[in-house]
Amino acid sequence: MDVFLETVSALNDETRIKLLAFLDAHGALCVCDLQESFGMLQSRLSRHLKILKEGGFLRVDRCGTWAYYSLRCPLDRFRSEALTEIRCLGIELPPLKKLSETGGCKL
Amino acid sequence: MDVFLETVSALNDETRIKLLAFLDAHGALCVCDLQESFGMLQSRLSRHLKILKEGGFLRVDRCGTWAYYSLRCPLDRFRSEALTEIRCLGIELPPLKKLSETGGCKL
DNA sequence: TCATAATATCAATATATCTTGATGTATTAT
DNA sequence: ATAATACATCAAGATATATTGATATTATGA
Repeated sequence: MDVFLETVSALNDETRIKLLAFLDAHGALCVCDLQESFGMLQSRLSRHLKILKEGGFLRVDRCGTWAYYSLRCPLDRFRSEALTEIRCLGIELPPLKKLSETGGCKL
Repeated sequence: MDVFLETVSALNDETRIKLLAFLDAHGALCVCDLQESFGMLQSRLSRHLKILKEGGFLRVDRCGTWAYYSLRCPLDRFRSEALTEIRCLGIELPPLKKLSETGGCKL
């Protein structure tokens, strides 16, 4: 029950839905890229990413000071179906601004 | 986006998950049956049932003063997958106490 | 009509979640 | 070592959601 609720509540926020859609569209990104792209405080993004990770949606690859977040793969049926729904929403996403491109970590 | 969030937030509560599991197990029930079975205030159940209905999970059949709530059928893929998850949780549910059996409405 | 029953809604409070700004930690560059 | 960068965490205030108790609405039955 708790695991399911954790998964569901991870979906229960507009910012997190947009983050999922964004990472689905652009692959692995680090927090500073998301910060640039979304124009949100880093602490805010960090918190939401943590919730999405604990909800089973994201993985993190650390490389030095960088933390690259991406969709966990494969997603189980429920999470995968959630992602399908999100894709169908046609959410307007901000343009990608990749800070880490210049001098960032080579995964 | 809003529709999806409404669906997700309908799932984002332990009481509502139990209600879904209970109605899945027992079919159409009226509020007073649920009240007896769950031992919760009627206003509380009524509110949760409304949220589940607005979230696209339940239908209501009115018959006189009775309101029979049951799972909407068919459920779309996401909601259906959510229900599958809930079934797999093996939630402990209260025993069914059917008040409406004696003198209740004949659907 | 009047009383009762089933359900829905509302206002107030309690509880949980989100956002912000500040601080902490670890890593890299000088 | 020192400074700067990337990220995580925390405390406080803001916002949203849940619960309760009271009241409203509608239908049935005497």
